Amino acid sequence: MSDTAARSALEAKTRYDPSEVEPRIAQVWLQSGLFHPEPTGAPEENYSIAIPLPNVTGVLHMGHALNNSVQDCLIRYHRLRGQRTKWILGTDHAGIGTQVQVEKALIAEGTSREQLGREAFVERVWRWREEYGGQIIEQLKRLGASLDYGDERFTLDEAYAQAVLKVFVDLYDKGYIYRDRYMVNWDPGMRSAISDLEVEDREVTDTLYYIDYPLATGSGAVTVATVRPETMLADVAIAVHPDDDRYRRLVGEKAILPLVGRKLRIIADEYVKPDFGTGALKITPGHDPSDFEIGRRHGLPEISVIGEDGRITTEAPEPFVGMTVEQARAAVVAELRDQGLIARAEEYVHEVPHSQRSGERVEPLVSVQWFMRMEELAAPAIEVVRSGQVRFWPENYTRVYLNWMENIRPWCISRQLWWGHQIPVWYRGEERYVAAEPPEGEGWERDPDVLDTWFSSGLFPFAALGWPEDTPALRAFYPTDALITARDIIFLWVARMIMLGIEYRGEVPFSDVYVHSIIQAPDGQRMSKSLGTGIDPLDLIEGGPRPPVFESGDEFPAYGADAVRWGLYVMSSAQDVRFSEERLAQGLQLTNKLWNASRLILLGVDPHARPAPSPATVEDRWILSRLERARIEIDGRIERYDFAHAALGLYDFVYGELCDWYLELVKPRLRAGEPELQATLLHVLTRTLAIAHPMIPFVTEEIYRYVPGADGLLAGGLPEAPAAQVDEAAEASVGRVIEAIQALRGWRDFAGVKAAATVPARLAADGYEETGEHLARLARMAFTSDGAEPVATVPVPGGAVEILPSDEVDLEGAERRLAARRAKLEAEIERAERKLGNRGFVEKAPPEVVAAERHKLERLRGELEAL
RNA sequence: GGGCGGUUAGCUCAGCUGGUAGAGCGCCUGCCUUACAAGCAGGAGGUCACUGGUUCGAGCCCAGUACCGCCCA
Repeated sequence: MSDTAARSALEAKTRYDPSEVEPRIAQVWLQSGLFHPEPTGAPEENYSIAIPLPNVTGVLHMGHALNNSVQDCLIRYHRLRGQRTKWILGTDHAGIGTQVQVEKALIAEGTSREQLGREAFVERVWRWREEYGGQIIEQLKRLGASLDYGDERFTLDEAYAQAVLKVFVDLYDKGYIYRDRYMVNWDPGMRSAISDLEVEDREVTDTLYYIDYPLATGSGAVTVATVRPETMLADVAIAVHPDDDRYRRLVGEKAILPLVGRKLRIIADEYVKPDFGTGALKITPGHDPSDFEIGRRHGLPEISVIGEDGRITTEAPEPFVGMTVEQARAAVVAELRDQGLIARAEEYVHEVPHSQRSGERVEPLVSVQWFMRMEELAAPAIEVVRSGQVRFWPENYTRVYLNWMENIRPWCISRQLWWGHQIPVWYRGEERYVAAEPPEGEGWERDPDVLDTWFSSGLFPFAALGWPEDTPALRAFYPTDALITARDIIFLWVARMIMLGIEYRGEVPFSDVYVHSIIQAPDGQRMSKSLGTGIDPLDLIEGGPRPPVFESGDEFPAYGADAVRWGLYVMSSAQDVRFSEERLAQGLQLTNKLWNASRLILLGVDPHARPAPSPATVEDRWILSRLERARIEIDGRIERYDFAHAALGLYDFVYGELCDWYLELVKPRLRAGEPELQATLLHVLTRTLAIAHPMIPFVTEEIYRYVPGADGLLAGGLPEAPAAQVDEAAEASVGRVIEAIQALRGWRDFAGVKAAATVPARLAADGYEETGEHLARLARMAFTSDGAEPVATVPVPGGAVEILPSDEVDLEGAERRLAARRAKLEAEIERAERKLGNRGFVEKAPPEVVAAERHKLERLRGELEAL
């Protein structure tokens, strides 16, 4: 843009407005091609991340916002350093979630999945995906996420599907995948099996019934306790603890199952807890996971009286057949009551497994499913973490991962859904055919089930790059560098990617796993849409309704993506953290501050000036030194996945060094038009922008447009600059004057000096040769060598400032301050003296510490003296 | 039952290998000082959950207690 246009734009905007800037900058980035790297170079020199696949039907929530802000920070950080970066984009078909949404829509239309039939239904879901599948990706663009949008995968794409089927067939051939009749978590709402990881326990109040089972001998009864009396219809045994004296004589006897009449063996098993209920446990291998295990140990039959439709099967006595579980429970209890077999009933609160998907109570059922044996795949995946080839950040997740992997169990991979990768197995009578392509010949029926979604997403880091083809992208970007996630999918996804990556690529899919915080609602609970405590990140970025969990106001202001990102980084320090709107406000203030500091600089320099470090004064050397320290600090934080401190470090530098001090120190020189200063200022500005850019990309990119001579985009990196170095002498000198200014300002306040007034004073301190003018100007002191008697003395590093008589000073107020200061000094001196008088301290503490203490004591005494 | 994390200012959170406690917001005082009033300057405010221990010295290390949260079985 032209110089004059730039000037007037800068002059006009005294307030940074993200909603005007961000969409415009986003467009510029997307059109630049910067996010779409050529697939060349080696993975070691390139930097890549595979996005945790968002669900195709999903919309952005706070977890996504943090997760993707972190990834974008890393990607931009490495891109700015000149690395070829690829952030691999994909969406997940999300079997259950998507199917549920479409089914809901169908029901609203008065039809259903069943009425449509499988083929039409699947077609319908594809149409749904066309319509809504891109929403989350558009939101990611708004967040500034620099994903490779030109190369997007969908886990049901033809090529991807081929990779999935290939892996299935291969694992089947290796004997890892098998079909078995086994107990699974049945979700009656979805009418599908779900994996252990999709089950969550919820507290439920049930009734614990004590039921008498008469002994076969005809005399006496065994009383069992159960919260699920309806499952007694499938009882096959009674178990007691082998050491339980109350029942020892009964082991081997038989009892009669009421309502059914079946004879039940009384067996002994260590699993039984003697102190729960009556110590006698009814065994129902068909409907309880523990009983299932016990049943297999003792070779008991597995009777199923509850079907996959949640109704009582014909295995049960006639009167109950066809009832729902609830009906059957009532009927069984009523019947037992009639027969006088309910000994008692009591309220019982316990944890019951529920489906995370449908929210319904999980029905443990024995059914035929596909399973995957995990031990062989887990072994190398454990080894790579033990050896440090894959590192978890923070590292305590290493133990969580290892503990789960070492106790890994078979994975139920089949789902009774229509939306997903249909299992590539065909049946004809007793024959079975397993291959990626259908068999020749007549009469084959394909297995109707689909694969668990995580089976396909587990391949993402390499399947997304074109595997099983040997593509350039695969050669350039696999393995990826880091995987960013919250802890809830370490098992579901991270572990499986590691296992499958090793199995199919012979290499770990990433070397670092960063596990970030979970952002909670302001009330400390998990954010929940249904409770109205969920926050839509877009409402924060662009302004929108403020949920009721916030006590004040009904609308969020438009914080902008930068502020949201910065706030989220700061919030991400602990493993769980409450959402804090104040941090977003702080982020917005930071962007505004940076904008205005830039205005000061950009409007103050000549259009022909160019960035270059050319320090002419001690404060120039100071800011270059502080800038270098900030760079080292912030870069290091990002590389150690410590985004909270990277963000705070940036804030501290911008406020505490650049704006509060450096810009104030150089303002007179800026007005004087000094060329070295202009070059240095532009240098400091552009380097600050580069340091900040990975965290707050929009405002930094926007400001960069106004930098004289700036070419291209900041997101693409800056030209090389001369090596910077830390300057201890300059830091000491400017540090001194800062301390002195603060001391004088504090004194002024107590002495009631008007803010605008200049106070006559004498500088009686060493070390201000280069900074005396700054001290005078910023503390509003007029230094003279006048011999008048001072009315007050303000200690500063290296001596004191003696305040000379004037009308500005309220001596009483000043004296109060002096007294307070004296008291404090005396207390501190006493403390230091006590410490140094302690033999133990002097003898045992490290000499530096003792010396420092002596030094301090001297300084304090000197200061007291000065007063 | 096993494991992990937390308890620091009114609120939300920092505090590196032990050396006299910090930020943002809120509060008080003063300033529209030609970058920024979404700003600037100054200030008040803390038995660091509790008990005991180690140490010259503990917010930090050790043991235990209480409460809160999460994960696994």
